Amino acid sequence: MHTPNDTGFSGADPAGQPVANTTAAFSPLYQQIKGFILNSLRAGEWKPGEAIPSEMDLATRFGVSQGTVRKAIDELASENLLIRRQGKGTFVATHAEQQVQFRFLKLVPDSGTRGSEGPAQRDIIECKRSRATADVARALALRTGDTVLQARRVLSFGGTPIILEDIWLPAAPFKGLTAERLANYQGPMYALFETEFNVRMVRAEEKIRAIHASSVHQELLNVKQGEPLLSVERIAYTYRNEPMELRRGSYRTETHHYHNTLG
Amino acid sequence: MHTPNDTGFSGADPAGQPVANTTAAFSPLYQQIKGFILNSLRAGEWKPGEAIPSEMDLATRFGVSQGTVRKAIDELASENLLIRRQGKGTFVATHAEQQVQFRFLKLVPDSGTRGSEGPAQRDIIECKRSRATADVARALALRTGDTVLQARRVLSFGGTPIILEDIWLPAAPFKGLTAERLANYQGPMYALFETEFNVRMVRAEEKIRAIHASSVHQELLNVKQGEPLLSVERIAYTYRNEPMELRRGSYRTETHHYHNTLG
DNA sequence: CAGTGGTCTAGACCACTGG
DNA sequence: CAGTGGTCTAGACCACTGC
Repeated sequence: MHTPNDTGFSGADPAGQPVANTTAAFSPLYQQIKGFILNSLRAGEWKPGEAIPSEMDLATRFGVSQGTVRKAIDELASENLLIRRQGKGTFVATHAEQQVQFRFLKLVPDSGTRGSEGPAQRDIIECKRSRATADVARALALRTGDTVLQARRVLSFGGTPIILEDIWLPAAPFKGLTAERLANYQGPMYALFETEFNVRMVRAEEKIRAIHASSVHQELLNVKQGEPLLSVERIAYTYRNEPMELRRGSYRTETHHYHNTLG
Repeated sequence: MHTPNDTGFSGADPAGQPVANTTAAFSPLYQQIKGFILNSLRAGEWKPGEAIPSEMDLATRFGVSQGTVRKAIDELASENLLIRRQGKGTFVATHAEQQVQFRFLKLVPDSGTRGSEGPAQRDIIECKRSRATADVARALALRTGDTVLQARRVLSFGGTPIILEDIWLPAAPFKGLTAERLANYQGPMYALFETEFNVRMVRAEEKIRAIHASSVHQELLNVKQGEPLLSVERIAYTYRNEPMELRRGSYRTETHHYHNTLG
C-alpha cells in the first residue's frame, strides 16, 4: 500500500507488501482501501454525520492515486454507508436525515405521496427487560435465556393506529435504554440508537406474511379479530453484519400498502 | 462528442457540439454516452443475450476515452440492463438466465434455500382477450375498453398450489399470444416476452396487502375462505418506462414468505 | 496469442461550497 | 479564493476467455 509499484500494479496483502499473485486470491487495491475505510467506520473513528478525510488526503495516506480511493468510496456510498456532497466532502451516513427516514419503512398511504399526513404518531405501549426465547435468541445470535430489551409500540397515521411493533434488542449494547428515552425521543428510533448507543443499522432483512388479527391486534389496532394483517418480521444488521434488532410488525393494509421496487 | 476538447472538458449537447455551460444544465459526457447506449437498447439494435461492442470500440466511435465509456456502461450494468463478463465482453441482460430467475419472484420457502424443490409447476387456467376496466387501463396507461390479454395461472411448489396470478397485458405488443404458447413455454414468462415479442421487463413496482381468501382462492389454491393471503399487485416496466404488465397475485404464506432486503 | 473487461496512475480541468 | 468532490484523458499493465 505504501510502496506501490511503478510498473503498473499487482496484488498486495493487507499489510501493504506487494506480493506475487500466485495462489492467493487476487484483490484489487481499491478493495483493500475500502476495507481500511470500513474498519475505521466500524471502529467509530468517524462518527455518523461527520466528514471523513478528503479523497486526496486518503490517497496520500494510503500511497495510492485519488482515483483508487475514489472507487473505494464509490462502493461504500452505493451501500449507503457514506454520502458524497460535492464541494463539501464525504460524510458518514446517518439515520438522522430526512432522506433516509423511509428507507426502512415501506408502508405507504394508498393513493398519494408519503408524508402527506406528516410523521407518524408513536406510542410506546411497554418497554421491559426479559429473557430471550429460542427463536428470539436465534434471530439475534444470542443464547436462549440471555437478557433482552423488549418494546412494544403503536404507530398511527392521521390518528388511526396502523402498525403494531414488537421490538427485541440485545441488552448489552443498549444498556440504559428506558421506555422514557424511547417515548421522549423525537426522530427515528435508529437515529437514537446511533447517537446514544453507537449502534448503526445499515441493512435489514424482512419476511412478510399474511396473518389473522388476534385479540391483541383487536385491542391495540382497533381491528376485528380474524381480519387479515400483514406480518413483517425484520432483522436489522450493523456495520459488522451483526444482527442487532428483531422487529415483528403487524400492519393494517386497508388504507396503506407495503411498497417494493424490483430492479 | 466527436470533437472533444483537448483542454479538459466542458458541456456538450446531444448533437455533439461542445457548448459553453451557461444556462443549460450541466450533463457529463458519460451520461450522454449512456443515453446513446440506452437508445440503442431501446431500438433493439443489440438483442438480449448478445454482446455489445467493446469499450474501446465504443470509445473511438464516440470520440471519447475508454474510461468515459466505462463509466456509462458501469451505470447500465448496475441497473441490470447490461452484464459484464471479463475476458468475453459486455452483454445485453436477459431473463433467460438462472441468475435473474428470482429477481422478480420474492416468495421463498420458509426455512431453506430456494429452488430446493426445483422450479415451480405452472398451470395456465385461462387466457383470453377482454376489455380493460378503468383500473386496469390506468395501470397500463391505456384507455378504458382497450383490448387486453388476460391470463390466470397457478404456481405450485412441491405439488402444493401456492400462488394464483391474474395477468393483464396490452393486446397490441403481444399480438399472437395464446394459452398454448404460454402453457408450452419452458422458462420464465418474461423470457418468452423477450424472445417472442421483443418486450423486455426491466423494473417493477409491487404493492402488498393482506386479504381474505375468496371462493376463487378456495377453489384454485385449496384454501379455506377467509384465510389470510398476501395480495401482490405488480406493474412491470420496459426500457422506455412504459407499463407493460399488470399482475395481481395471491400468495399462501403458511410455508413460504415474501422476502425483502432493505439497504 | 489476441481481444476483452478490470485496475491503476498522473495530471488536468470543471462544478460546487463556504469563508 | 481555497478546498472539496466530479469528470475526463492517455497510457500502462493485469486477469480472464477462447481460438
